[in-house]
Order: sequence, then C-alpha cells, then structure tokens
Amino acid sequence: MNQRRRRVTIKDVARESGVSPATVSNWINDRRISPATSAIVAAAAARLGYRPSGLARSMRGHPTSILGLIVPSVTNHSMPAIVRGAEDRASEAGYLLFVSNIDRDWEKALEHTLAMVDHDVDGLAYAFSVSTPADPAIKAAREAGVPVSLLLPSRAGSDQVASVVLDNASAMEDAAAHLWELGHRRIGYVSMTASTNSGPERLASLRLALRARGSDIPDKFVYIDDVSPPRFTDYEAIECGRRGAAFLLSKPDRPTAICAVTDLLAVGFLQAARELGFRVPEDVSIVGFDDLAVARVASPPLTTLAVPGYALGQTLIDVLLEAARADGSGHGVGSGTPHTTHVVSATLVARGSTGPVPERAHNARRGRRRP
Amino acid sequence: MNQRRRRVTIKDVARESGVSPATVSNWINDRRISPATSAIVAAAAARLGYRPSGLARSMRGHPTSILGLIVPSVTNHSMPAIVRGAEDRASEAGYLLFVSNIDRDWEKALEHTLAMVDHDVDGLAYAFSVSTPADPAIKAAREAGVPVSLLLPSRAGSDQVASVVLDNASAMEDAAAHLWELGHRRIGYVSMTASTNSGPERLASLRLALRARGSDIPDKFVYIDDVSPPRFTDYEAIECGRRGAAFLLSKPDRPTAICAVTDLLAVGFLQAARELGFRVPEDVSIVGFDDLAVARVASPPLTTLAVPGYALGQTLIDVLLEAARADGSGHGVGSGTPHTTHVVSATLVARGSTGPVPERAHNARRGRRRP
DNA sequence: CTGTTAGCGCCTTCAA
DNA sequence: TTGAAGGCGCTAACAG
Repeated sequence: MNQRRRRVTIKDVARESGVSPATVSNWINDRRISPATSAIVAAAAARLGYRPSGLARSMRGHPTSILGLIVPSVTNHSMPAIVRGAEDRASEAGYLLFVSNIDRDWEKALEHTLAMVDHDVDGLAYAFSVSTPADPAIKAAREAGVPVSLLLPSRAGSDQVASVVLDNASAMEDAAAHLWELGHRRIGYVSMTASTNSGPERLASLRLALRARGSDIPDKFVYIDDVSPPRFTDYEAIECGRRGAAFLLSKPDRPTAICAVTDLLAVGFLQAARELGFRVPEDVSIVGFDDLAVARVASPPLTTLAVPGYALGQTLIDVLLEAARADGSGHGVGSGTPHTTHVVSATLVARGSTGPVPERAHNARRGRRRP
Repeated sequence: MNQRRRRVTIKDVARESGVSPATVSNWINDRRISPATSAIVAAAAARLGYRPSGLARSMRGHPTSILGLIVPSVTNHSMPAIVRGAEDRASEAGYLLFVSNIDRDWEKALEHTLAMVDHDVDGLAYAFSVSTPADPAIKAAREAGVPVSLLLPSRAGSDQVASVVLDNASAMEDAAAHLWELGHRRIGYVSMTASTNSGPERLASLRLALRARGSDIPDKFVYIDDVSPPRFTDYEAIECGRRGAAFLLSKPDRPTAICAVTDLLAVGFLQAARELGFRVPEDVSIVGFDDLAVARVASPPLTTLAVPGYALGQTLIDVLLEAARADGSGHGVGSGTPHTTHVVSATLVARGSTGPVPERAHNARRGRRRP
C-alpha cells in the first residue's frame, strides 16, 4: 500500500464532522463559523490528516502563493547570495519560490517564464536587467498579467517597472575617487564577455567618473576576455584575470591601477601580476567587485566594492510583492502607474590591494622582479 | 486595462475553431485527432494566444511537473553548485523546481515540505541526510505519497531510500593516505558546530582511516568552533579557522597536519598559522574540503577534497525522477522496494598546502618566526 | 474521429 | 450560522 493514497477532501471532513462541505470551506478560510462547529471540524480535519489542496483553491481564484525567480547565470558571482535573500523573504511572506537559471540563454528565459505563468505564479522576479534580448520574456509575463520585478544595473528606466537598482554608477564613482586620491591617473579595466550586463555598465560608469575629473581610460587599458563557454566556472574567471594581467602589464605603457568586473578576475590579475614581478599595491593597485570570500583571503586582501547580495535578493521580492498588491487593487492603468524603485549601493571596502601611485609611473620602465 | 486579464480557456478555443472543448483537449494531448481539425484548432489557439492551465490539468490528475529541493543551509559551501546542478537537470527534464532553504531549522523543513506537498509536487529532494531531527519532514512526504531522494553523508542506510551518497569515508581515507605518505602521524581536525552533518561524519571517517594505520586523533587535536549564529556567513567560517589555528598551534604539543571540514576554515587556519609564524607546509600541512575558488587562490594553494557539487545536484534529481517512475508504475510495496543509490566521491587535489612532516616534529618546540 | 456528459476539490452565490 | 447548487479549466468515459 505504497500507492499514492487518495487525497482526503473537504467532503471527507464534512462527513466525518457531520456538517456540509461548505461549512468546512468556511472553516478553512475562517469566516462566519461558530466556535463550536469550528472545533468539531478542526478535530475531524486533524483526525483525517486533512490538508486543503492548493490546486483546487487556486482554481477558484485564490492566489497560488508561488513566486518565480529567474537568474541569468553564475556570471554574477553574488547570485547565490541573491537567491538566498529572495528565497528567505519569499518564505517569510508565505510564498514558495520557483528558481530557474537560464545560462544567459534568452530563449530559455521566455520558455521558463511561460512555464511559470502556466503554473499561475503570483509574481516573477528577474535578477537581470531588461537587456533587449530578455525583453520578450518580461513582455510575456506582463501580458499575462503577472507582476514583475527587475534587478537593474543603473537608474535608467527604473521608474518604468518595479525594480531594484544596483547602482554601478555610484560604485564606480567611489572606486574612481579612491584611486584618484591615491594619485592614480592611468587606470585600466578588466572584464569578460560573460559579464553581459554588469561588465559594460561598470566600464561606462568608471569612464564617466574619470572624465568628470578630466581623465579617461584609453582603449589599450581595457581588457575584455572573451571566454563564454557553455558552463562557466569560477576557475575560468580567475584565468580571465590572469590573462588580463599578462595583457595590460606586459607593455611598458601600462596602467598603475585597474578595476575588475568581479573579485575573481581581480584575484587572478593579482596573482599573475605578482608572478610577473609586480608588487601589489606598490607597483599596481587593484580594485575588485562583489566582496566574495576570496577578497579577504587574497594576499594582499582585496580592495573591493561590496555588493549586499542577500539584501538585494530580499528587496527584489519586497518590491515584487508591493507591485503585486498595487496590481491586485486594480488601480493600475498601464503607463501611468507609479512603480517602486529601490536603489542599493555597492560600498567601497578599502583593503591592501590599493595604494599610492608609484613615483615614476609615467616612465613606466620598472624592471621585473622575482616575487 | 492592466487588469489581470481573464484567461483564454479551452472553450474559447473551441468556439473560435468551431469544435467542441473535448476536441481541443484531444488536440492538447495530441491523441485521436485528424490532421485537418488539428490544424484548425492550432490556428485558433495561436490566434487567441491560448495556453493550457497547468492548474486545471493537474486537477484532472496530470502530474504538476514540479519538483522541490530542500536545502539545509549555507553551511555546506558546495550548496550553490548543488542547487545549480539540480535546477539544470530538473529543467532539462521538463520540471520546474521549488527551492527552499531551511537554515538548519528542522521545523521549517516540515513546514516547507507540507507547503510543497500541498502544491502537489511530483517529488522532493533533500540535500541533507536523514538526521533524526529532519525525519518528520521526510516521513510526511512519504506518507503523502511523494517520491523522495536524499543526499547522504555515508553509505549507511542508503539502500532504504533513493539517494546520492557523498562518500566522506573514502574522501577522508584519501586525505589520511596522503598525509600518512608524507610522514604525518600527529594529525588534527578543525570544524564548527554549524556543520551539522558533514562535520562529525568527516571526523569519524578520518579517525577510522587513521586507526586502520595504527594511529588516532587525540581529543586535544580536535577543534570544533561552536559558532552557529542565525545568519551564518563565509566570513565567520574563515574566523572559525583562525580560532582553530590559535587553539591547536599555540601549545608545544601540536599536530603537524590538520584537516578542515571545509576550505573556508582551512584558509582561515592557513592565514592565522602564517601570522603566528608557522610556515605552510613546512611547519604544518593543511587539507581543506569542497575545492571552492578560495582554495586555488590561497597562498600556498590549498590541498583539498574536491566535491563535484554540480554533478551531485544533477544526480539527486536523476535519482528522484527514477524513484518517481518506479513509484508511479505501482509495483512498489513498501519496505521491499529496491532503491537507487549513487555514490559520488570527493577527490583529493594535492596542491601547495601539504608537504612532508617537519623533521623534529616530535619535539614540537619550533620557535615562532616572522612570516 | 468528434461531441456529450460528468466531475476533479474547492469556493461562492443564494436560500434556509 | 449553515446548506444546496453551480462552476473554475480541463479530461475521461462514453455515445454518435
């Protein structure tokens, strides 16, 4: 008798407690029921091990209490923290969470969105920005009337939709200010093509911050590794950083400081730089992003822009729930609706990998040393 | 008109294509329908943007195509990889996945299990062993007739249930063999209370491996940090490792090598050891567990037991699906049913943090040096 | 091959 | 406060 047992239904409970099914229903939603019958029904339900079917309830218009979270890929290394934050918040609010990773495959995004919509989710959170290719998925969700929240890489367009903005602009401004104060003027940037969203956004922001100070980043100081293998690993990211160091530090004309799109690249850069005979931070300063465990562990410890991933995930769900409520109360009329936007900042954590610019930096003829 | 639009139903499609609802149903499940009508219905469905309601279908006995994954906490740092593996495999097999983290709170395990059961999931995977406290949740799932798969820390009891075994015994045997060959006889162990499952299991396995060689681990060489704050962080794990080093290395009578329950502890231990004036691996050898990104980045790079987290997650779902199929075909009669068990091994990756035992180790009166 | 009928488990009028 | 009846969207018998 391991057979999938027949479900105990509202009728069974009704029979067991000698009332009508409707009364049991009233008990479930506790409304207009006398304490006396309530007790009787409760006892019967307990005796039978009755649990209302979520399916049937939702059929009658109740919310499913399911939210969906769609994640682009592991490229953004604060993703695990985001997922945890989202999951915790959803659970606190009484929701179950579908989690789905699309590996930067935008067709999958649409596919998974539809699958979730078919299951009548109460809302959908996208942990990536509305880059053009992802648009169809989000459009589909909205057309189906499902509330949506987005994680955006900048404030642009954030008022069009419920969203959480990870303010790359202010982060890179902080990094620029930090390096500038240390005297750096020749600043480079290291990223990889796999960082679809954050990568370009952060470079642009850094450029902007530098231009505001009358400087800029020459193209030769920008290294973008074009790995984007099907299954991208942490190890590969570190390798990207190493290649970045080889590329940027091998020529006499080189930056005195670099920013990396994520700590993993930064750490790879750091290691390779030291192997090439450069001291960190005496010869070259390095700024990471994310503040992963590796950042603290690197030697020297990495100066980085700490992303509050967990809080970010929580907020993504908060904003979604808020949007859902607004939507439900029915006074949303398309374009005019005001949408919540939360701005979350990455904060600079100054550690050992950044220091004053080397004296003779402009000559840039420093010989290689053994580590 | 942002209102949650009324769903397009089978009836709408029927009317639009001039057939009966049943025919549309037949088209959906494509069975006994003529090519001609099929085309007509398809066209109508497309025109209307019709999508079958998963809810309604499941009400009629169709599987929900939803699987649940319940994760204990972030304590086990290969968890993100496991979740990704599970998610990918589920998605490949056409399932959506509920993911839920219970933060080592066993009541939550039951609660989330029931919530998922209420939503008629087709199976439930538990990424932690059946430790006594978790039992109620798993029991509840099985009583509800939901197939279950487990991630077990040892082969014990693995034949009672569909499971994937992360073979800690063979892993620690490998570690012991590695250290033994290097001449180590005084071996310690560093863990934390937060590592509920893996911690004790790995210590026991290491002991066993050592005893088989005529040695053992004295209690004074075992350090178990008792942090278990509500929201446990990577940083805290590193700190545990540091405290472990302070504890184990401060006395003249100390181990020449240690195994840590996870890389994060190992790296903390490593850092603190060096700060205390010990060279690694000349004065003390360190073996980690998991093979996280930090392991490669540490200096020296960490010798560790690599856990194939991604594969593990995949297998957990494979096994679950298999169990579900067996269950569905109805020839399961309780205790007699054979269950699939996959054994996955952690493999030793020898890097720079382990080396030959120091010559005068037995005297253990080595003076502290500056790093 | 197609249409009719009944009902999955629950909720919501409406009447008692 | 409680009961009876109808139906959410879909499917499994049947009948035609």
